[in-house]
Amino acid sequence: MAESSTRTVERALVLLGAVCDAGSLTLADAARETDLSASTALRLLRTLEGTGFVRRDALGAYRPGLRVVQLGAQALGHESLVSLAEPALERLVDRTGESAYLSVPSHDGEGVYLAMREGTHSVRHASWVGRSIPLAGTAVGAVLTGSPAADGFVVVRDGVEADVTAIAAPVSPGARTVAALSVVVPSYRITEAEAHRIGELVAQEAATLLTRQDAAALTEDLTGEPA
Amino acid sequence: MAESSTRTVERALVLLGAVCDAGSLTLADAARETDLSASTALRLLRTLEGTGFVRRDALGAYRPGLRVVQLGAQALGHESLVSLAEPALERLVDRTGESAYLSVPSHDGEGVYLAMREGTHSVRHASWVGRSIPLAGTAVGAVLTGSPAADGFVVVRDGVEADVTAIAAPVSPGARTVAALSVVVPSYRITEAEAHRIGELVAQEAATLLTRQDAAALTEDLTGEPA
DNA sequence: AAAGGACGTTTCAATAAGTGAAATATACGG
DNA sequence: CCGTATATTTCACTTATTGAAACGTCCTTT
Repeated sequence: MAESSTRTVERALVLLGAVCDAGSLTLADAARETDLSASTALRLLRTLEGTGFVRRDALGAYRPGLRVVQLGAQALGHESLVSLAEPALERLVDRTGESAYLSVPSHDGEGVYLAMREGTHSVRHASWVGRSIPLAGTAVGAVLTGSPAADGFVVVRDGVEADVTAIAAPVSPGARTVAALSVVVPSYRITEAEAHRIGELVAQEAATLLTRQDAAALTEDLTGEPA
Repeated sequence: MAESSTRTVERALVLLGAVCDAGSLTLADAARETDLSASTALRLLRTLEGTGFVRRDALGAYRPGLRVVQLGAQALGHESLVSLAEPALERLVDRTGESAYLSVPSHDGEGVYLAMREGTHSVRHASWVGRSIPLAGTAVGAVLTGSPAADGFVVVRDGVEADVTAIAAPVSPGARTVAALSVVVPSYRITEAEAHRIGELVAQEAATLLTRQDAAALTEDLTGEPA
C-alpha cells in the first residue's frame, strides 16, 4: 500500500468532475465518459446526490449540486492570495484596459484562474474564475513552470488561444513561483512596444505583490501559523 | 440495495466537507471530526489530495484544494438563476441601502446563499456566498419551506442571528418555490412600517424575477432542454 | 534527561463492501 | 411493431477497504 488511494473514491471524484465539466450529464454519458459500468456509475452518482454534490434535473440528468458551489465559495474565500491580488488586477485593468488574471498551478499539470478582472475595451478577452488552462504553450504556463523570464515577463502571441496575446509575470515570494499575473490582449490591437510596456507593468505588479506584510499574510495562509 | 450508497465515498465527502468548513485541519482533527480511524482518514485524505480536492500546507495540515475552487466556480457559473437575480439584488440595495441575498434550499435541510450584494450603510449585515443558513426560525427558511406568506413576504426580527431583522419573499415560477430573495437589516435601524415597505419591495422583485423569458431560461437550465 | 503524550505513518489479516454482467422495465424512433 | 438506448435492480464473486496495533518522531512535562 505504498502509494495508497481508494479506487471507489477516485472514481466518484472523477464522476463529479465530469458532471461539473459538462454542466449536465445523463447516466449513460457519465458512465461512458468515465469508463465505468452503468451500475457502478449509478451507485456512485447516487451517493454524490445524497450528499448534495450533484442533483438531478427534471429530465433525470445529473448536474453539479449546491454542495459544490458552497464548498467552492468557502474555499475561494479562504484564499488570501485572491484578496491580495485584487488591487493589482484592478490597477492593471485601469492602466491597460485589458482583462487581467491571477492563476496558480493546479494538480494535474494545468493552471487555474483564481481571480480575474475584465478589461474595459468592448472587444476584450473573456474568461472566468475556475477555468483551467494548459501550461504548455502559454505565457502563464511558462511563468508557472519557472522558465527564465528574460525581462521578468513572458509574451506569447497566438498560443493556445488564437488571436490573443498573453503577457504573464511570476509572483515569487523568495525563490519559488507560486502564482502568475497576466494580461490578455486581442492580438490585432497590440504592437511589440505596447506588449513590452504592459509586460513591465505586469512584472512590476507581480514583483510587489508579495512583499513584507503581504508575504507574512501569505505565509500564515500557507502554514496556518503566524509567520 | 434499495437505498444504495457507498460508505467509502460518503466518508471521503464528509471528510472533504470537514476540511472545507474548518479551512484547515490536521489529520488527527479530521479523524476526530468525522469519527474515522486515523489510518482510514489518512487514506481517504490522500485520495482527495491526489485528485486536487485537498492540499497540504507547509505544516502538513489539510486545506481545501484548487479542484474545489474550480468546480465550485464552474457550478456557480452554470447557475443561471444567479445572473438573473443579480439586477434584482442591485435594485434592492439601491432602494434600501441594506444587504440583499438570493438563497436556495440545500440538501440537508438548510439553505445556501447563492448570490449577494452588500448594503451601502456603514453598519450593515455581512455574509458570503456559500454560507449555509438554518431553515428553522429564519425568514428565508419560512419562505423556502413554503409557509403561507400573508403579504407575499415574511419578516423575522432577531431570529437565529441576534440584532438583525430579515425580510424574505419567495421566488416561485408557477406553484413551486425555488428560491428566496431577502434583505437583512440591523434591527435597531428599522421600524414596523419600514419593514413593511421593504417587504413589498422584496416581494415585488421576487415576483417578477422569473416571468416570461426568465422562466423559459430557468426551465432550460433545470431541464437541459429548451422550454 | 527521562518519561509521557500526541501525531503521522505503515503493516496486515479479516471481512465488509464494491463490482459488473445479466435481467427487467420503459421510452423512443423508424 | 420491432430494434435500440437508457435507467434501474439483482446477485454471486472477490476485490479492496478497514481498523487495531506497532513504530518513529517531535513536543511538553516532570
